[in-house]
This record gives sequence, structure tokens and C-alpha cells, in this order.
Amino acid sequence: MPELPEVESIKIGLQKHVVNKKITKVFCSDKKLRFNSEIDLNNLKNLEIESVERQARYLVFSLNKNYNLIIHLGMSGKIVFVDAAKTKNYHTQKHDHFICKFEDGSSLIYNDPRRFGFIDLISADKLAQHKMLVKLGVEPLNNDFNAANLKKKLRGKKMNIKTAMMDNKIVVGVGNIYINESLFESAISPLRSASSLTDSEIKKLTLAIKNILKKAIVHGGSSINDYVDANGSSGSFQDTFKVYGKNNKKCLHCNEIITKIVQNGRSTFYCKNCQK
DNA sequence: CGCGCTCCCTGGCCGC
DNA sequence: TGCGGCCAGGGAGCGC
Repeated sequence: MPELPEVESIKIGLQKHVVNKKITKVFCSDKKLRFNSEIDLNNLKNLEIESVERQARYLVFSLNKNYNLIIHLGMSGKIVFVDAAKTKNYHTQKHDHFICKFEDGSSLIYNDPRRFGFIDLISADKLAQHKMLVKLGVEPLNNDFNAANLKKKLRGKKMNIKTAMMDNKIVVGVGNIYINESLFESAISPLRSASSLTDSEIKKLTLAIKNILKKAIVHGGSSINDYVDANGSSGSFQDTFKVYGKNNKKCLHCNEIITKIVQNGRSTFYCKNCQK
């Protein structure tokens, strides 16, 4: 479920709940996630969480004794914080792959049916060079994601603009939903080659991405609170989608029927009339 | 090197 | 009710 706005909201939820907590017990399922942790996760026992940050779609926990824990949710991962009272009666569910219990009796549960995510405990001095982090491009909400820098990245790129913007080396965290929505907002066809965008289109696209991600963080925030606190029921943010999943529905701007195609193996939704 | 395709995995949904 | 096929919000790795 997570794109950047969800991971950002989960991070905020985790900051409220797990910072300064000491881990007293660790459970790992026998199922392998995308890859196994470099350091045995049982080493988390007796460590204390000092901070939680987000890089791209990765959650990065800092722990004492110079450890970092990286969690990625893949396509289907969920993180649920369970308070002490509920932890007492908690029964491990299918696809719970990692649970850590804290000194105060509460716990954190990672559940991932498809297991495209991972959990990696590493020493802090290796964080910047981690294989999943080292090649990442700019954060879309940072100032260095701007028209001038994006123009350089798109120069000479023959691939379509939609696929290009989902490339983490160009900009991180822009997933299939938000690139579809952003291209609609900036009136750019997903079929255009990346290098064909004019300066003004590049500017519109960067602003649309920032705008939509920011709105989603605010809008998704409330549903994400449930997500972190309780059972992860689906939120209401999908109500704001204008093209994603709207194939065969009418475009809100012009009444044209929204088209669905496949690009690079992922579904694309757009309005042929509005997006040129 | 850039780019397109395939795969990792489970579950939900749809049509028969 | 059962089953096969298709689809899913991510990302790496492989050939060409």
C-alpha cells in the first residue's frame, strides 16, 4: 500500500509511539523477505530506538550502540503499533514476519503477505552505502527537486515520461498512483518521451508532484493514523484520485473517457483529451 | 549504457 | 463452490 505519503505518515506515527522505547523481545517468522537482514534481528534485543526517519520509501530507525534498522514495505507491507493492553491478547497473524516487544509491554508488528519488503539491521557507518539507499535520487519534496535539475536528468531520455518519473534514480518515492495523478494535473500525456518535455511542462510537472504528494500526506494522515495504531483499514485518500483506477469513467475536466494502458508493466490512466 | 521485460510472492476479484 | 486467469501501491536483475 505505501507510496511516499503513506510512508511519511507511518513515520510520524512511529515517532509518536516507538521513539525512546527499549526492545526487550524479538520474533521473526521463518519466511524470507526480499532478503535477510545483514545482522541477525535478534540483536535488536536490549537496544533502544532513538529516532525514526524516512528516506524515499524506506523507514530508517536509529538505535543506540550505532545500529540502524531499515524497513521497506514493498507492495503489501504494513506496520502496526499495538499498545500494551492489546499486546497481551495479541495472536500472531498470518504474514506477521517481525514483531518486537518493548519494555513497556507495547509492540511493533510488521506484516507483509507478498514479502517484497525487507528488514535490515546494519551498523550505522554502513547506512549511507546501503545497497538500497546508495543510488537514490532526490526527494520530491526537497528544493533540489526542481525544474532545472529535472531537466538535466531527463535530457536524452527516450523512455516515456511516466516510467522515467518512477525511476528512483531520478526522483524517489513517486509511485504509480501519484505519477498518474501528477501527469493529469500537469496536462502531460504519459506517452510523451521524457526528453520531449518543454521547460514549462517540466516546471508544471515538478510542481504537480510536490502539490499532490503534500496533499496526500495531509489527506492520508488521518487514515494512516489508523494504519499505524490499529488494523490498517483503508483510508479515504483514494476519493481524491482523478485518473488512477478511473478507466471507463468520465474525465472531471472534459467528460472524455479515461483510458487505461500498460507502460513498463504498470497500469497507466490518463485523459487523451486533457493530457497532450 | 539505456531501456524493456521478467521475476519475486500472496491474495482478491472476476468470469466461467 | 471451485478454479483459472488476471491484477495489485515496488524494485532488482537480466539480456539485448
